[in-house]
Amino acid sequence: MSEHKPDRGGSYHHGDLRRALLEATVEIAREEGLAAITMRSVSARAGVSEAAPYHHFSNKADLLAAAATVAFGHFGEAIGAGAEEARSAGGEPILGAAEGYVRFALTNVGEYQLLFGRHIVELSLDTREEVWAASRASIGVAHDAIAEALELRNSPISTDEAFPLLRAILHGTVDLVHEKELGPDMSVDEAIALATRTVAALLDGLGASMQGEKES
Amino acid sequence: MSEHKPDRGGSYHHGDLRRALLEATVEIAREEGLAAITMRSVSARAGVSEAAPYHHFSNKADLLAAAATVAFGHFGEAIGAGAEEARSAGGEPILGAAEGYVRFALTNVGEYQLLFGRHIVELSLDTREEVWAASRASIGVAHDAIAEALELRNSPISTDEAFPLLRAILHGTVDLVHEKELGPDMSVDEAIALATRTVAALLDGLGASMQGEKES
DNA sequence: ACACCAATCTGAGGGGTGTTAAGATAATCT
DNA sequence: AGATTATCTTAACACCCCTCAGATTGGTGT
Repeated sequence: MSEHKPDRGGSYHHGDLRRALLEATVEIAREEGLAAITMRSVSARAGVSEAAPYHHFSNKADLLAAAATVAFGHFGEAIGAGAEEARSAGGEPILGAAEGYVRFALTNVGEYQLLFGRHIVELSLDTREEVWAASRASIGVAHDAIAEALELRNSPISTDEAFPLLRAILHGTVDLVHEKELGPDMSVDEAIALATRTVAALLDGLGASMQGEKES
Repeated sequence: MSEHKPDRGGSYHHGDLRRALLEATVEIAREEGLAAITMRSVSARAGVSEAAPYHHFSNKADLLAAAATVAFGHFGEAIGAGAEEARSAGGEPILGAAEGYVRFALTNVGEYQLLFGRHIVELSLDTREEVWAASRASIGVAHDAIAEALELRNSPISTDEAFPLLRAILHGTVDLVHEKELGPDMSVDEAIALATRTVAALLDGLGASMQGEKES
């Protein structure tokens, strides 16, 4: 448990408010969801007034973006851990990475929303670029796993080409489960099974049948 | 151009306000995006006060849900038209359906957000069931196309199993493009090419390699 | 034809949101 | 120490969803 106590000993200045605000934002996302993130709720958790954050972030979107770069760290760790776990268990790393991706997204719904929510698209260009870099860095841990999987299947396409395909599958599966579009009672394990099966089938398809029709 | 004029000739009662509100909601989604839909903007476009909608919808979520069922009609038509177009051009209907899906989602961003936005998940259960039925009906036009594609590839899995896989690919691709996660300048045609290639590869994978490992 | 009722719409307002402005306080620099 | 700068607070604005009492109208029964 971290100590996000409002009492900072009567000191008017906080000392490390920027970090405290980021932690508060990620915590609220994790505990209560993206919609519960309010300038008031974040400020209250950090123990300051609701106008204080504006001395560290220009607006709410900026705060969310900075919090997203933090959360991307957690996300990348989950993916990397999944890949490592699969490798040491004799399985395919890419499938472990997929499992890590889906498990993180379904057990930390609010944090995942913080990463890929609608708010990111409305950022100023340089801020967006910053988030984009964090995204690449976190998801990029699966890069080697993809390359390995493609090589195993003699696939003619490059890792960079396969990357968005796999991202689309995982993001799509997660989002549909979040929105309960695949039924109101799908479990985490079922979603993982669905996602890994889809990834495996796609990889097989990329290796087996695209031979020779690459130039179509 | 439809005539959404505020002047209703001095009549205190509107006469067909419910329909007018739904049309206004879908229009605003199309023209200005999901975020621009407020009770005030919708009411203003229909030419009534901002409290009037509450005599026809219990709250904003209810209004959005009803508008979504309308928009799902447009969506289903786009998918069906894509499938038919591909069939009459000698191509695979499922790939045409995928193209129709992606083209609709990328040219009518606001309307697509209205269909799959975060707000749908917070509906009351029966209302959600209603939207779900509209969703099934609209996307279901691709059912036969999927069955046909699976048969062509001697795939051992059923259409109902393949359905969520394909949905995940299309929804994921669209969402990543909307959020510019795949680069800030991806064109509609590039996105369509990406999606159809992924669908084709997955179908090949489902047919070619899942033979015999169905029971794993 | 008339009176009544129920449905519909308005205007005002309560509680919430993000954001800004002016002033109070503390840390830092010269 | 004195002045400057950074930080935080209080108050307020504009917009948001939603509710409620009252005004207006269409329909129904007699």
